[in-house]
Amino acid sequence: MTPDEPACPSAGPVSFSLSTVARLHRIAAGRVLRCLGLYPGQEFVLMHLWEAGPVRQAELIKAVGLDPSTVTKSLQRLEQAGYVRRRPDPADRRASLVEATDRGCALRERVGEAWAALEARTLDGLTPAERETLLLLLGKVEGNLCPEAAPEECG
Amino acid sequence: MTPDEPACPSAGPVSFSLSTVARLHRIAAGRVLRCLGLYPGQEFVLMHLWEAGPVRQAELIKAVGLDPSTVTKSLQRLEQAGYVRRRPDPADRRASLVEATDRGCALRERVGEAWAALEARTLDGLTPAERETLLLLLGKVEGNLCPEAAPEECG
DNA sequence: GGCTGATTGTTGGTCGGCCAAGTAATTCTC
DNA sequence: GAGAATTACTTGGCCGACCAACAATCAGCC
Repeated sequence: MTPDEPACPSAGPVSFSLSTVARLHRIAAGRVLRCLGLYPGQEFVLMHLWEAGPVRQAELIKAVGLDPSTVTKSLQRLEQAGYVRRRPDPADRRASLVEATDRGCALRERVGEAWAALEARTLDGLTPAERETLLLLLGKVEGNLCPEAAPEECG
Repeated sequence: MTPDEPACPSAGPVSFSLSTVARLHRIAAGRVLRCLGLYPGQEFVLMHLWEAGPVRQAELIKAVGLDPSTVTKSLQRLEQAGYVRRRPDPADRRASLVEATDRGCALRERVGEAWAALEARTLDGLTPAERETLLLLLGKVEGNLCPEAAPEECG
C-alpha cells in the first residue's frame, strides 16, 4: 500500500534507521537555524562558547568532538559573520582564545528556543518513559561507537 | 572523573545525543567502507540497486530519500569508479536507467558483512528487547520528522 | 644550550548534503 | 494541436565533515 518502503531494512535495520533519522533531524535543524543566520553544526560551537566563555580552541575542539580542521573553518565563518572573536593566547603563542561577541550572544535565546522546539517535535507522541529510554539507549550506543577500534579496519 | 562531559545536554538532550551518535556512526561506517573503495552515503545507493536491479533515477531518489542533486553527484562518482552504469530510458527521454555493474555487484557481499559488523558493534551490550525498543522509538521519531512542516519556519 | 617529541592550529583536497535555478522532455488542458 | 503545468534530472554554489600533510610553538631530556 505505502509506495515508499523503508528501502533496505534487511541489513542493519538500526543503523539504517539511525542514519535516516539523523539526516531528517539535521534538515529540520537547518531550516530553523538558517532563519537565524546559522548553518547546521555551528550551533554546537556557539552553545559551548555561551556556556564556557572564552576558551582555548583546543578545549572547544575536545568539547564538540569534531575534527580540528572542521572547527577551524567553522570558526572562520562565524568570525566573518561577527558572531565570534579570536585573539592569540598571551600565555601560549600557538593557541587562540575564542569567545562569542555580543552579536553572537544575542542569538543565544533564539537558538535555545529553536532547539527546544526541535526537541519537542522530535519527541512528539513519546511518553516520558519512552523519552528516557531513548536517551538511555542512545547513550549506550554512543559508548559503543566512541573511542576504541584501531583505525586498521582494512585487514 | 570523566574529563569530557557531554558538553551541552541542557537544551534538547535527545537531539544532542542523536547528532553525536549519528556522527560517530557515520565515521565508523566510513572507516570500513573506505577499505572497499566507497565513501559513506554511497552504500545506500548501491544497496538499493542490488535489490531492485535497473531502476529509473527518480525511483532511486525516492527510495533513498535524498536530494536529487545529491544522488546525481553520487552516481557520477560511482559511475566513474565503475560500480554503476547509466543509460537513457528508451521509454522516456528525460529519464535515466541505473544499474550496478559486475564490479559494483562484487561489492555486495563485503558491504553486507561490513554493515552487519557495524550493526553488531552499534548494538553491543543491548538486549534483544532493547534493540527492538530502540528501533521502534527511532521509527516514531522518523515519523515525527518526516513529511510535514511547511518550509516557512522563519516566522 | 640544544635536540627530540608532543601540542596547537592551519591549509588543501575530496565527499556528502542541501538549496536554488535552469534545461529538456512529457503530460495535461483547452 | 498549441500552450501551460508537471516531471526528470543537472549545474553551480555553499557548508559541514573527514583525512593527510604542514608550520609554529612549547616542553622534556640530556
